[in-house]
Amino acid sequence: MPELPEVQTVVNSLHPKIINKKILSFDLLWNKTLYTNNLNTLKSEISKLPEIISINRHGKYIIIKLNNKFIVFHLRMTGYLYHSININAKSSYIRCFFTLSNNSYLIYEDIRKFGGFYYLDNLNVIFDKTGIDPMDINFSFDWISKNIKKRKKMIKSLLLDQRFICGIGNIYADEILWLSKIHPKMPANNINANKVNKLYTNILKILNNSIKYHGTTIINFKFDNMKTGTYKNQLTVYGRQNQNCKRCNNIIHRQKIAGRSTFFCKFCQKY
DNA sequence: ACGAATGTTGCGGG
DNA sequence: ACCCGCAACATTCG
Repeated sequence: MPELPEVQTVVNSLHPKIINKKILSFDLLWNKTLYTNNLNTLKSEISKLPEIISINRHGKYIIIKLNNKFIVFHLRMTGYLYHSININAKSSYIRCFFTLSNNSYLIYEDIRKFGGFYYLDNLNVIFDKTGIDPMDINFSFDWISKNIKKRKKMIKSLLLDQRFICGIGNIYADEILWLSKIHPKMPANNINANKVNKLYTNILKILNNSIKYHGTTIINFKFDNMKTGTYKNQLTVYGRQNQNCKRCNNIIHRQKIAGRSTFFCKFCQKY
């Protein structure tokens, strides 16, 4: 579910609500939600009432900076991070929550329990396992052009590889490849300069456009107070198997590629 | 009714 | 380097 546009949407919605707030306490309801094994440290440091200095995103990671620590959330498939002035007792999937100044809460829900957060001194472990973020100033046609040549794997798999570019997931990979007219199984180093240029442009175009629509909600993605993203209505290939290609009218195929459901047009996305 | 599939990541094995 | 299958877990789909 949450890929770069969805994570950016969550960050944008949280920023005005939690910035400069102090954390008063922390409650952990599902143990594995704390990825780092340092609950005691976290509890004792939070007793000193740290302030939330900033909230940002890197790839699909939400980075909340405290005075001298970082809380780094990853929503995985079904994570839902939001701010509220009360805890709804009917919410069955709350995995942890931070009580903030003003008696409000930063709440983390997660149906499938895959998501969670790291409590860190620095961001090394995060940056070690992520490549460049598409919104980074250094992400350019030159960067992708230079680096894509070194990679032989199929482009779909490369786009999903967070150590290469971070933030793209299964939905946007398919959307980007369709718009760029690139076959998902095309070896990355076989893509010609013209197509690489399209790929570069379309990564930014699609991700930025989706952010404008607050991301894609197919089933679970939510932000703020139960709000959903509406980019689903803009999807051109993802989920459209057996329907007509919006460009050439041929049938959209669905096939498992790189271990993931992949949607593409065999006619206008050629090898 | 029950196995398969779901938008993520990390690991182990070939 | 690359590819695959599986695991983490809950719910829905066919």
